[in-house]
Amino acid sequence: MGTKYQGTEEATRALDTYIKLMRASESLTHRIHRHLHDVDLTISQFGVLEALLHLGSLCQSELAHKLLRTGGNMTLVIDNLEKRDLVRRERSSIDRRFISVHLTEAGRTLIERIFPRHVEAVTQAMQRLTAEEQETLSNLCRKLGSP
Amino acid sequence: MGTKYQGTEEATRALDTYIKLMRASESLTHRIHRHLHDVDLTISQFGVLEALLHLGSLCQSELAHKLLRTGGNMTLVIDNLEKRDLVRRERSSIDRRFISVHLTEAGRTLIERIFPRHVEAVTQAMQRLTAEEQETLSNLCRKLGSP
DNA sequence: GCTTGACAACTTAATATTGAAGTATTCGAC
DNA sequence: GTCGAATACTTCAATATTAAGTTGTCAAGC
Repeated sequence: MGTKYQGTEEATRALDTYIKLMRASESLTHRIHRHLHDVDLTISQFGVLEALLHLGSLCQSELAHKLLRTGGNMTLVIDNLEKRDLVRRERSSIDRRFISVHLTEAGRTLIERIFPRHVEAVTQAMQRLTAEEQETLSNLCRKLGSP
Repeated sequence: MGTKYQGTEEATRALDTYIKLMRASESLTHRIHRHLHDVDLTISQFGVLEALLHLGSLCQSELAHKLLRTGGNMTLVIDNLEKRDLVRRERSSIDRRFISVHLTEAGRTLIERIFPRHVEAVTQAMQRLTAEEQETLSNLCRKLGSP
C-alpha cells in the first residue's frame, strides 16, 4: 500500500501509519460484523443494543457520546430499533428534556444471544496478534485516540 | 473505557484492543478531515480525488477496491464530484464495460491545493507517537488488516 | 454465429450520518 | 417571577453506504 506522496520522512511515515490504521479498522469492522446479517441488525443498531446491555439504560445523548455519533443520528437508529420492539423510550419525569432508552425483553434476548458471536469474532480476528502485541496496540491507540 | 464483559482473559483483551483501535481511527478521522469543511468536500470525495491524484485515472471498480467501498457507492460519490466538475467519466473504447474516472483541471487544482493540509493534519496527529512507535503501530495494523 | 457465464456499471430501497434549524424544557441571573 | 442561556431531542436536506437486482459488454465454448 503506502502513498505515492514525496515529502519529508516524518510526513511519509505519518501518512503511511495513518493509512494502515484506517485499513485495519475498516477491514476488521467488516469481518467482525458479518454475522449481524443473520439477525438483520446494522452495526449502529448493534452498538446501541450492546451499550444498553453492558451499561444499562442510557439517554440518547449519552448513547451518542459513547458511540461517537450525533444526536440526530441516535434519533433515527433508536427509531428503527423501537419499530422492531427491541428498545423502549421513556421520558424522564425528573427532567423532561431527557429520554432514557431501555432494552425490551425481546431486545435483551436478542443481544444476549448474539453478543457471544461478537466476542468470538473479535477474539478470532485478534488472534493474529500475540497477547503482548495486543497490549502494545492498545496503548498506542489510546495515545492516538485520546481527546 | 473498556467493556463490562466478563469472559476469558483472551476475549477480554481482544475486545479491549478492538475498541481502542476503533476509537483511535474514528477519533483521528474526525480530527484529520476537519479542514475539508472549508472546501465543502466529504471524506469520500476527498478519498476519490486523492486516489486519482496519486494513482492516476482509475475505473470505478478500482476506486471502490482502493477505498474499501461498494460499486454502488462509487457511482454516487463520482456523480456528486462530476456535478461540481471536479472529475470526468470516460467510457473505455477498448472494453466498453469500464468507465475511467479522470481529474478535471478544477479537480486537480483543488486536490493539489488541499492535499498539503491533509499531510499537515496527519503529521500533527501522529506526533503523539515517536517514529518507532509509528513503525510498530504500522506493523501491527498491517498484520490485522491484511486479508 | 449463438449461448452462457462473468463482470462492470447503474438503479433502487433502506438505513446511516452529519449539520443546521427548530421545539421543548430546565436553570440561573436579575 | 421573568428572561436568556444551555440542554435534549426532533426534523430536514444532503450525502453516504450497502445489498440486491438490472443492463450492457465481453469472452469462451459449442
